[in-house]
Amino acid sequence: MSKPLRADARRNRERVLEAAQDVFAAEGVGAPTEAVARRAGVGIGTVFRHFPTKEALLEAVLVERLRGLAEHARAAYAEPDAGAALFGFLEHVVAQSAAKNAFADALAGAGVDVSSVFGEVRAELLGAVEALVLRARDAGALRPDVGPVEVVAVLVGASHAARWAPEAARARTVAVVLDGLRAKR
Amino acid sequence: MSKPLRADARRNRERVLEAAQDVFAAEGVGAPTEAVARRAGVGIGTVFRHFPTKEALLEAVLVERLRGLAEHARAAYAEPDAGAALFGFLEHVVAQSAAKNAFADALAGAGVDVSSVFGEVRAELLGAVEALVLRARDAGALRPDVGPVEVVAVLVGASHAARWAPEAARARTVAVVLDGLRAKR
Amino acid sequence: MSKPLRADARRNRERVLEAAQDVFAAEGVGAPTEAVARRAGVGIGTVFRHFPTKEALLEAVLVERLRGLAEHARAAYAEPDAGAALFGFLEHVVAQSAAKNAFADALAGAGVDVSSVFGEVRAELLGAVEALVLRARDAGALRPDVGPVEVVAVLVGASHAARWAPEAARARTVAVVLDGLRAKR
Amino acid sequence: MSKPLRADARRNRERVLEAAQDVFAAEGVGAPTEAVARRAGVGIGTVFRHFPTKEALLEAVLVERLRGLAEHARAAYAEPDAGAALFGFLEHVVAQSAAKNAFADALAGAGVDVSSVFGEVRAELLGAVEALVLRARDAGALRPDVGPVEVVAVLVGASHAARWAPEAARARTVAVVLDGLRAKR
DNA sequence: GATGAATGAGGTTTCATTCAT
DNA sequence: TATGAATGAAACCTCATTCAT
Repeated sequence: MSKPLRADARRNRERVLEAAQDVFAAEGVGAPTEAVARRAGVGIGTVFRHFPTKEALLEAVLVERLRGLAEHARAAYAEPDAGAALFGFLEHVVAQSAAKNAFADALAGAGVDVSSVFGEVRAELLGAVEALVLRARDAGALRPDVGPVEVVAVLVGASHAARWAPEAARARTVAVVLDGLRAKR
Repeated sequence: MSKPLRADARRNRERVLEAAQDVFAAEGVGAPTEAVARRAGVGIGTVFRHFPTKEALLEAVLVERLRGLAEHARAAYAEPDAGAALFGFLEHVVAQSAAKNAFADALAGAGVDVSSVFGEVRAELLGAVEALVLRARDAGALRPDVGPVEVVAVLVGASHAARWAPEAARARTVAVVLDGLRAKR
Repeated sequence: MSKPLRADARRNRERVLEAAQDVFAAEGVGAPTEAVARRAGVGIGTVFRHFPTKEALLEAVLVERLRGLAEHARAAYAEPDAGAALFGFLEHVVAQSAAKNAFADALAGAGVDVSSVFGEVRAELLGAVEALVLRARDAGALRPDVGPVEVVAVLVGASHAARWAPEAARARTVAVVLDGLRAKR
Repeated sequence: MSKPLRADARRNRERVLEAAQDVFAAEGVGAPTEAVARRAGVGIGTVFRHFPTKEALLEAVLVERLRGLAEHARAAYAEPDAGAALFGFLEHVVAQSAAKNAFADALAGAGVDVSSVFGEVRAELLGAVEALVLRARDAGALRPDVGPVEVVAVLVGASHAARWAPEAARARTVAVVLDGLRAKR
């Protein structure tokens, strides 16, 4: 669509996005945009050139994160065991989310209209998860009455549960939540 | 601790708290304190007289909510069926949270140090939940390896999952998450 | 309409308005709002409490100025000689405008939608000028084909002409412009 | 003075100047320089290559406009009727100014030091107007006590008066102002 | 010469908090 | 005690200007 960015511009855009990820993860979405600029090593004007409002930046971070999830899901498909593929993917994402503290925050952050962001990435993510879901369902490793939408929602719930649980109870808590997805033996 | 407030002062405190609940739920924790004052029908000075900082107000909202949860849990104990008591409590809370859009938001709101808030109410909430948990476990309605801490964490996760899921998938999503808590077969 | 301001608030509002008049006159409408605050001896927040945007402040200055004109016009009516009343008023205003350098600037300042500002004051000003106009017309001192609207427009033109003319030619220039209003002998 | 520009550079300079005229007329002198570049269809760097500061660009626009006036005045000299030549010129300029909304704005724009701009063009404009003035004075069509300086100042005033007057009163208002220049019968 | 990305000072505006009324 | 006006730090955002491509 938009003409391809100049090489340096593209590099900066990525640096800003990465910095935003880190900063918002560490300090919450209320962190000043200037902190993002500082961490990216660019002037504040550069941030606003690439993302014309703070909300746009927040959305971009979220989109990036969802894109990453989709990629992960696609990669997980390589695992031959259908159940392991799906649940391995879910566990990995939850672990990473809890560690980086960002996914949950960004999603729940006030003001970001999640559904509007979804536009393009939604299809990509759900598609990738669906592949895992269908195979796992066929293999009898997944409750037959849930589809990709429910799986992603449960994933979100698991991430939040992990963040809330004290360290000692975290692993068991996540296991419990994800267990709900498994087919009754 | 603090000297008993005059009757009108106590009433104001409650009105402010209620207004804060509504406003932060509807507009996110970034909403200006003055919006809370307006909704409570008091001057902004009154808000700050009762809650010396915005963070204190946020904490009070959270505490209030947790206290409400604890009360709910205690009330649920009246239900004779142990399983129904626990799961009825959980479902009710999730439904209410999703509807009021508040619990999840307040918890995830950036900057509120959840653990510090817990001080007093933590014991109260966990105690009330524990009563439900022990009985349900004895009755074979709950996985034997989870305690009140995990149950509350799963509750948080379920609330978030419900908020994230599209309307049509919400009920099933919640059922799935809570299902993880039930004893196998 | 709006409840009467507290005494101190009213005093501040006036100080801000006065300061804005001075600052914009001296440095142009592009002067920073903070300069207005400084000159008024108040915090910048106070300026924005009274005038929620810079444009609102600009409009208020203009309204104030027009109100001043109207008052002047009413005062001029006391002069018994009908012609002297009208032309004395016009000359006085032009002289003052050129000196304070503000009227012309404020009017021509980009972005201020003059017509929208007029709302209330327009009637007040035109009414006051009309009184002078009618009497002067009856006395044969004014062209019979012009009304208050034309007179005010000519007044604006004369102010600008005065600002543009070099010092030496100023008086004659103004005389020429206002002469256009006199009845042909 | 400056070495002759390459053909394409000269063309760019002209396009920028024209664009600046339009943009500043339409959006006021506060319009961003980038808007000028966009309208001219060149990069912003090109604008700054030709006009090292925004103020220089503003001045160039003004000079261009004054040069246009001078040219107009010279062309008007062709008209044999001395009075018609002068007043036709003045009326035409006012009409054009009001229509393009630009002359008045550019002149009144804050920050432009009008006198400094005048340097070269001043003589050119006054010279051209003087020719019209002298002939008109000799022909008894112009007040004998005004020279080119006053005439130009009145022209400025008439333009502003026209801009201020409501549509219906515009023609009469301009007539009134310019009438002041005519010799008393 | 032309381009447009980068810069960062500075402008407008918001909002938590204080304090005179 | 309650009020809401005042405060000013800090947030978001713009834009004149520079400079690598």
